[in-house]
Amino acid sequence: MKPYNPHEIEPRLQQAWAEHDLYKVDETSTKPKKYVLEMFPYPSGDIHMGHVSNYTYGDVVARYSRMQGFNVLHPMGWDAFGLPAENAAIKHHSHPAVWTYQNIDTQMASFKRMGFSYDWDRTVMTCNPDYYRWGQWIFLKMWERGLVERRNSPVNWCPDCATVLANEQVIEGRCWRCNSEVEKRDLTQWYLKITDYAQELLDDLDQLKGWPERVKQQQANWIGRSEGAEVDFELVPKEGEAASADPELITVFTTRADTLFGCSFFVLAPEYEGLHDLVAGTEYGKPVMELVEAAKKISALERAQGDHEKHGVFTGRYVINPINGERVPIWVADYVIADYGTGAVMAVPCGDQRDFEFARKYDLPIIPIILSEDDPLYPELKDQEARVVTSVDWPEAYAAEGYLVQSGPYTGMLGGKHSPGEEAVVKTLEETGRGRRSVQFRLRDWLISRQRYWGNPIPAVHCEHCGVVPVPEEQLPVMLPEDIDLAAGETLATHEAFVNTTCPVCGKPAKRETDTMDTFTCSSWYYMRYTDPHNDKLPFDPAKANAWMPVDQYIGGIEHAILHLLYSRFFTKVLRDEGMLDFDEPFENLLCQGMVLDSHGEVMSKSKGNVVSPEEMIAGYGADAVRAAMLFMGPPDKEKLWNEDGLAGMYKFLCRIWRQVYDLVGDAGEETLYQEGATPEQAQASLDTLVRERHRVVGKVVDDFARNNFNTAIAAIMELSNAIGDYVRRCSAAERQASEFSREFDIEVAEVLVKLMAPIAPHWADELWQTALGHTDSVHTQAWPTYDLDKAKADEVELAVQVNGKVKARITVAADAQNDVIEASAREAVATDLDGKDVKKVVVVPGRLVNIVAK
RNA sequence: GCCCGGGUGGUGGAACGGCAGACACGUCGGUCUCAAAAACCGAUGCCGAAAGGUGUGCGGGUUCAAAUCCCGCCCCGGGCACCA
Repeated sequence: MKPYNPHEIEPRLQQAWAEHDLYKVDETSTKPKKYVLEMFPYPSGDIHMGHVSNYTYGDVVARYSRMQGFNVLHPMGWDAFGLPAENAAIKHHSHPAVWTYQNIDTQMASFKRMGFSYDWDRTVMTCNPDYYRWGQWIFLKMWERGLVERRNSPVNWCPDCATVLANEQVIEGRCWRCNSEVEKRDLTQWYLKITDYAQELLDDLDQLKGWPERVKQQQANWIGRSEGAEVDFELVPKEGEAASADPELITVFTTRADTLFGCSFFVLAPEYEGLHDLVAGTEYGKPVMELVEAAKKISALERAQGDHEKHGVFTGRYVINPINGERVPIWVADYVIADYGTGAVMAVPCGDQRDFEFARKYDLPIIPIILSEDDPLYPELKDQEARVVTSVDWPEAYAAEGYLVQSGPYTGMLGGKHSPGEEAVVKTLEETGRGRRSVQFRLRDWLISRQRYWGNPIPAVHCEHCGVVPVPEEQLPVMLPEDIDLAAGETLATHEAFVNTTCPVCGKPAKRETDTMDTFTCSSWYYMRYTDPHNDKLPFDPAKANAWMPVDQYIGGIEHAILHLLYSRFFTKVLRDEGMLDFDEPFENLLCQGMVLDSHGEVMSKSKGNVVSPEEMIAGYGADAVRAAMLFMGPPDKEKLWNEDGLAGMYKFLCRIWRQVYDLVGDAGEETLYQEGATPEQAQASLDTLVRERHRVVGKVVDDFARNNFNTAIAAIMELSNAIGDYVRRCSAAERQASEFSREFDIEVAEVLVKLMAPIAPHWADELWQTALGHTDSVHTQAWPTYDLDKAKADEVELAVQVNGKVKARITVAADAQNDVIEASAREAVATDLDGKDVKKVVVVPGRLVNIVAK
């Protein structure tokens, strides 16, 4: 027997696999396709345990799929643009590319050392001009389609990263990358109109049967669809000004048009456009503008922390409530968000907690117009159409469904979101032309411009005469200049050779756009590039993308539940509308792996000094043990607490089954596990068990792999190993080769064991396949073992016998015994427990138990 | 506040409504050894000497039978959040 030495076999086999192009995609294959993909890494340094777990899951799926007869695409690449590279360049007075490519080399070596089965000929690095030119190309297509916009608005600015951020990149008022507090700034920026796809992005979540519910829920939350109505309020002219024939309107969005009778004031956001004109020249101008200034100072962080006091001032102006003609005062308050709905709200303090709090603070009337039946006011107001109670003093607003009162013709109707009352009011508004159905989304357009160097340049030119114009397709890529000294404070904007160009429309001197695109644009389509990575005419050949896509199994971290996964869905839909793709969704099945934490459940970080190094683990036990230990730790979507004891245990298991394989093939030499002393009956029983386990376990592993339950698959293989252990211990080699204990069977079991382990411990398995089992090819090109569940069945089964639900005895019966036979046997077994009792009912569950109900 | 997950031995975790704790780690005992390690065997939810009792966050319910289904709570994790 050759001893198990991972440090010798792993590098040797990795080299052999590479030499034989074992994992290279065969484009001519007629096998069904399977696209297995893990989210590509950011080259931030060497790999960490999170990478090990993520890419191990993917590798198991890929290897298993190959053995199952699929033509597997399993590529790897790097999301290589981004700020950390720039920071490193500044620190080391070098270029971001140097740091990036060094890290890519390191990570690639680690991935190879883990034995991951990638087709390395398809590697994509997003900072390579061959790749990013197509990102620019897609941007131009979006521009043509009207999905690119430049506009001025308040944006999130990270002072430390010195760039703007997308909404999705602000976590509780802080930068997703550096955790700095985000500021609001008014800037002109580039946007992708993802909101054009809001409805489809929401609707198509239903198609994603293979996605975790929580991810779909998070996306639905983020998109935030809300159904309601727009209502037009007429602006009352300033005091002393004449009424116009065509009065100005201020429109609000509301989901509760049914509460219009309870509107006792009206609120504008401090950033409301036209606010200045409303108060200009009046005594209210000064306090209003003071509030506007104060509101600017409230940081996003403070807003995110919730529970702030509301501030507001009266504008001196009024609007007319379109449902009852009442004059309503207009206030400005910092609790109204400028960029949701219309930036104006009708305030109904009796039904909305925010309006309620504001009304209390500023002593505005709280008109009861919707009540629950058990409200003490209800009997009095039940039939009141006209207003008899002008204000109430409740402890809180009544936001639930209830009955409308003091609401003119709607009195008595049921009110609430999507209620008959709401529908009736909206119908009236529509008929009178004062309102209409409307849907609002929480989702904002995607701000993609970044004021950074290490990213994909936005292909646009600013011309004095022609305005902002796209760079023509044939001039792509707009290359990032390589001669830049970031440490000396140079930026794209100061790089004259880059900035100065000519206008592609009029040919006169013009300036290049100097912002780059958010790195998330690069990662929004890389999975399509893998299907055709060397194409120099298009981002990808639609035929190839349509053949490979959608990704059958996508694997990555939950932190991308919104960001990357939402953006990728958006890009896919745009490219479909562009005619390049014939599917709606890029990722058929999604596995979100849980974080790998230290043994105390803490996040691993350099500052805590608790980082576990994959390299050290491999150096200690080999890549196969690391892979298997990670898989065995628990379900992939749960958090994993890494502990080295589990790794040591897995190494022992690999050693044990290594010996078992040699024992089964009869080449164990002195190291045979046989122990004398078993009776012929025991030997026979262990053989019978092994025959059944061989089939049962293969079936179980197939089921478990189908559900990504790698931990229970390994547990099942351990059970097979336990059965092998009993067998080789009790039956001597001579016995096993005698007629009934056939050598063929021993070899079959050994081969089954090796194949089951092949996706999990690929080096271990391939070495045994070739050395112990004497094959000349690789186990990774073999077919997955077959199984027959009929052969997994025992002749006899043990059943539990319960009396009134409690186990009192056990009986052994023939597997195919009839229920009456089982019942008789069961009654006999618990005769003493039934003594003096009346049997009311007997439930026989074949193969499991018998429950006798007796009194 | 709203929306998702999740609470099972000392630990990681298993359980189509059908014997709770598979499979491991750990611990204890044994074999081997001068000894130790390794390897192998056995025990191991809790209480109890045993018989037996008890047990899946808490309280109810449905069922012959509930970790699993239903109702009401508690706790932990995540997402959204002044979104009208």
